[in-house]
Amino acid sequence: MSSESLKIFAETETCPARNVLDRFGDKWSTLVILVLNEEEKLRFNEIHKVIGDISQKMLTVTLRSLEADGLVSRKVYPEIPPRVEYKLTDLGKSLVPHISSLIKWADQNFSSIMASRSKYNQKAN
Amino acid sequence: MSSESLKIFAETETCPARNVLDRFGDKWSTLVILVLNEEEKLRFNEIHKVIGDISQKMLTVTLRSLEADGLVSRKVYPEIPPRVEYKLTDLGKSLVPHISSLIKWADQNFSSIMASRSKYNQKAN
DNA sequence: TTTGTTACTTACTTTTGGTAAGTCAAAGAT
DNA sequence: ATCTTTGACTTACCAAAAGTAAGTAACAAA
Repeated sequence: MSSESLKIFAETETCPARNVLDRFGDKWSTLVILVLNEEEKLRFNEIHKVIGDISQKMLTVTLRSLEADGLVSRKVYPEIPPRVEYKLTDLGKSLVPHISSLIKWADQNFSSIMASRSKYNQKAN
Repeated sequence: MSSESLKIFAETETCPARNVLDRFGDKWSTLVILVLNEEEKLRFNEIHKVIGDISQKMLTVTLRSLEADGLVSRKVYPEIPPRVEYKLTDLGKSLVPHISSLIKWADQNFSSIMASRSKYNQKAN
């Protein structure tokens, strides 16, 4: 095994790949980015409605971590009831094409994956 | 809000995007695919060594779900001690470029993200 | 007879995510 | 004057996913 190219994956903190895949490796970040990409800006409850099955709690922590990484910006209007608008930053927008290409692959290969999945599950029973 | 384009994200089972993102949304699948892509075939313990911080348990469940989806093939040699070889299928290989483009983005924007992240954490204290 | 080998399981703990209720402050309804 | 509504969250509690460490199988070598 030629280990030179492989060992780079071993250390999480210093490895950009591991770092970004860890963000993808949470349940909601990529989806929130895609949703934000559909509109110029969206309010908290609008995102919540679109995704449907995300909890308020997870939507807040996801938006917060995306904000921390500089992918999403958050603008609070000091009104009552409160109004908060979220939008992708330029950095966030620059990520979108890469996620989209993934989605495109998913669309193209969805039936193939599903077929394989149900075949595999049959064998298990 | 123009909801036509947005509502597609709402249903997990029928939405290819949701389906593939859910697979990405586990902690290890993408990383295992990248590792397998570096070599023609790899044995269980070889993958385990390369990734380093994955548990045996999670490596088995990750490989099983990738196998179920038809992204990875598993070949068992009936020997003792056992030998099992894993490799990407054609479908698995076809996914690699899309993950790679993500990794490339991560490499290019890593410092920017890290800077934003530490800035954000400072404000919190 | 004990040890080593490889690819796993299993039981148990910790972390992550989900659920439902509560908070805040003011405007509008009763 | 009190009661309800509104939007963006928190908080307390519960469930699911992932991590840890030990065990298993089957045989060959020491």
